[in-house]
Amino acid sequence: MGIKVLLVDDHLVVLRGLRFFLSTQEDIEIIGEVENGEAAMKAVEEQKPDIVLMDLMMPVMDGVEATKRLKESHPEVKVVILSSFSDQDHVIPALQAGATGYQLKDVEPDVLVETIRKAAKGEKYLHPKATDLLMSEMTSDVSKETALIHDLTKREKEVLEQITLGKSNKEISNDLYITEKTVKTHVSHILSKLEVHDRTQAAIYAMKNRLFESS
Amino acid sequence: MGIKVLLVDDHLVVLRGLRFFLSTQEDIEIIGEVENGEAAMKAVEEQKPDIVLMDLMMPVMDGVEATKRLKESHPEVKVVILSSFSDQDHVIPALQAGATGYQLKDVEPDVLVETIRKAAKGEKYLHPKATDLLMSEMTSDVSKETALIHDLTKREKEVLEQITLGKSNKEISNDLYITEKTVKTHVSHILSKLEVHDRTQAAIYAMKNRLFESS
DNA sequence: AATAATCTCAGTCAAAAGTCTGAGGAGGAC
DNA sequence: GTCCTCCTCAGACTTTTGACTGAGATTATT
Repeated sequence: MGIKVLLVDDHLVVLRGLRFFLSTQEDIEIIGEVENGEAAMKAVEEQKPDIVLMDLMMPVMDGVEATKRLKESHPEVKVVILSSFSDQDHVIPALQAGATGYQLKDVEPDVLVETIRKAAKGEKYLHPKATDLLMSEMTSDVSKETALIHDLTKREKEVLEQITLGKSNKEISNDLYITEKTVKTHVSHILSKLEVHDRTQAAIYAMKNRLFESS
Repeated sequence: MGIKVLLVDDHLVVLRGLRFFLSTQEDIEIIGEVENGEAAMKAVEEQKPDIVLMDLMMPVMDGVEATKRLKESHPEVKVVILSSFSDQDHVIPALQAGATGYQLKDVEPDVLVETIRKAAKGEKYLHPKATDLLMSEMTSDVSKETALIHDLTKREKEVLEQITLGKSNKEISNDLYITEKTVKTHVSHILSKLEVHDRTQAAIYAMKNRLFESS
């Protein structure tokens, strides 16, 4: 028994093309073709594919949303995203939605087949550009704009960390054994140095730059 | 001219093995072998390889540290990690250090060759297990405690997003064309539903769970 | 010894945030 | 129609936050 694949794409040519070269593979069996995410939900329910090969840009229900819902209702089904160059913005959301693979449409046929085979085994396989984005997402922001934080004194960093834990001034004063007045002074200095207007913005800044363990 | 590769590993057998099957490739040229990170630094300086194929566990200077320093002094040199470990304690630091590829030592020869060729072109290529870790690192916390957010209405989610942008109630009221009173009502409901006490905690919650693009 | 930075605290205020109660209108569900 | 949810807004009120000024104590620097 081969790997049961459901094709999801709103362009007929793409569907035809995929069917054409996927059906030459002995271990792959195309069990259906649908043209949007909503139809994909139904098809998965009825036909129980192993793999859903899905486009991102589609009418009615896009690939990210469809992936998200699919993984909720049928976590065992593996989703492989097959997208075009243009929507790189959707790589991260798609992966977060639970996609097992990510390839671009200019992919070599045998690479796509390989991606499907790996996905069927639960292995992740991404296009280098997708991996690239994933890695830069990981490593960016971390060492980036940490310039302003260097202005903070030791104590101010401690207070900022408390802020990122969601504590109020009173709570901070308790935990650091200082008065609330002093906390306020520190907070004011922090806001000024980080060039933000309130503690929420300070917390956001700290988290985006991953200044502490918690973020 | 082939791809110039420097081998870095403290085990002689590994070096011999790598040289053996990499030298059968016409487009790959082994220009040196060293046995620790420190020696690698010198060798890179002198021999200007395109690729450094590096072990992680080494005496004197380990692979992560060596990668970090290499990318600082010679960012154009691509580092491919060849490790026997696929756990996150090794993979994540190595990638953050700037590795372009990551493969396990049980890799098929032709996959390793492929990894080197892709790395030479600047493309990232990781072992599926490494990709897996990278993704789970990204998506952890994400799909987790998103239960509470489902209680939020459409409008409340919009307001929460504004909060994660660091806006005040007044700014939100301007941008959403509603009164500040209404914003306050929404905020109160948001805090109650998310079971937090103030907007800062709400922002932290939203960012940790990556509820919006910005986070 | 003198300067500068840091940490601490206080008082005063204004502004912002958040709670609570109440309520009208719009739209969907039954 | 009726029920229910959502979005909207208001008034009254308390709490929290943050700005600004001023100042004593400690510590490191020069």
